[in-house]
Amino acid sequence: MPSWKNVRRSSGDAMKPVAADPTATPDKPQVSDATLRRFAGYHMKRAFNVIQADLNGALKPLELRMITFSALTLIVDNPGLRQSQLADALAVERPNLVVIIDELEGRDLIVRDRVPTDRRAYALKATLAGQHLHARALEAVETHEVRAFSEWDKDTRETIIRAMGLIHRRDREG
Amino acid sequence: MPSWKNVRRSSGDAMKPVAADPTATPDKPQVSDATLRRFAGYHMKRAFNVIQADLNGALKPLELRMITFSALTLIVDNPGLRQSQLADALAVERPNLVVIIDELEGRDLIVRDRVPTDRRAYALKATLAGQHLHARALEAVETHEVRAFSEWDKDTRETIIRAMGLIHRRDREG
DNA sequence: TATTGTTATACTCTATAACTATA
DNA sequence: TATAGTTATAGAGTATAACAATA
Repeated sequence: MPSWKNVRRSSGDAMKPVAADPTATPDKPQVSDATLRRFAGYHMKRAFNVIQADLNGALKPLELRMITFSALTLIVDNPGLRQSQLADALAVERPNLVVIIDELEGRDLIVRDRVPTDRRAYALKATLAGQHLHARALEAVETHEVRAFSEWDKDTRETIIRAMGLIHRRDREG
Repeated sequence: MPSWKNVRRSSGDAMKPVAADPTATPDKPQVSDATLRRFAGYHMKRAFNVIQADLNGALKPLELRMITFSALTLIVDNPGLRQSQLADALAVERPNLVVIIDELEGRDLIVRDRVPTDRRAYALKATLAGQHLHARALEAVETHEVRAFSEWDKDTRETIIRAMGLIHRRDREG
C-alpha cells in the first residue's frame, strides 16, 4: 500500500496515480518531495530565500537591504563609478537602479557628480556618512554570514562560492 | 596609483576613499567587486537568478513556471494533498497559493475535491492531463538541470544539494 | 475558539518601451 | 545615430489582515 512517505516514481508508474492513504493519521501526514528534491535548482531557491530574508533582517537596523548594501559597497570600492557600470555589475536593469541610487542619494550616503568630459553621465561617490554606514553594514553582513552558514565547513563554503561563480560567470560571458 | 583593478580594503584604509583613476581608458574600466565577492549570499543571489530565469525558459513551452511546476509535482506525488499542506511544503503563504491552484485548476491539470470528513478543506489531485503534462515537464527540468549545472562535477552537485538542504531545513525546524 | 480557504491589499523585484540631453 | 540616465508601466513574488464556512 502506498504511503505518504517514500513515494518513488519510475517511468513505469509515472502515469499511475498513487492514492492518498485514507488511513493516514488525521494529524499532518508527511508530504513527499522526493521528486523535487532531486533538483539542485529547488534547493537553491529554498535556501536563497532563507538567506536573503535573514540578511535583510540583519541590515534592517541600518535601513539597508541586500541590493542597497551591494550598490553602496561597489560605490565605496569604485569611486567615480557610473550608473550604467553599476547596473551592469549588479545585474540590475538601469531603470531599476535609478530608484536605488535615488534612495542612497536622498539619505546623503552617496552623491551624483557630473562627469566633466561626458555631461550625460554621473560619477557616483560615497559621502563620508556613506563610508561610515558602509563600514557598519560590512560588519553586520560579516556577522550574518558567519551565523547563516554556521553549518557549512570551510571546504563547503569555498565549494559553494566557486560553483555559484561558475554559473553567473558563464551567464555574464556566454 | 590606485586603479580600478585590484582594489583591496583593510581596516586601516577602510575610511580612506580610493580615487577613481582619471587616466583610465575611456572605454569600460573594470569594476572591482572584491568586497562583495567574499560573501556566499552574493554568489547565491546571482547564480539563483540565472538558474531561475533559465528554468522558467525551459518550462515556458509547457506554460509552467518554477512555482507551478513545483506545485504540480507535489500534487502528483501526494494525491489528496490539502492546500495548507502544499503551501507549507512550498514555503508559500496560503493566500499566494490560491492563485497558483486557480491557474492549475483552470487549465484542468488538477481538481479541488471536497474532503468528506472536513468540509473546509480541499483534496488536490492531478487529472490525467495534469499527470501527462507533469511527465513532460519533468523531462524538461531534468534536461535543464544537466545543461544548467554542466560545469559542476558530481561531488560539487551533491555538496550543493546537501549544503542548501542544511539551510532550509534549519529554517523549517529551528 | 481555531482552522481552511479566500479576498483585498501592499510592497519589492524585475523587465520593457519610450523619452531627454547629450555625444 | 548611439549612449546615459530617466519616466512610466506592468508583471511576478512575497507578506499581512480580515472574512466566511466549518471544525
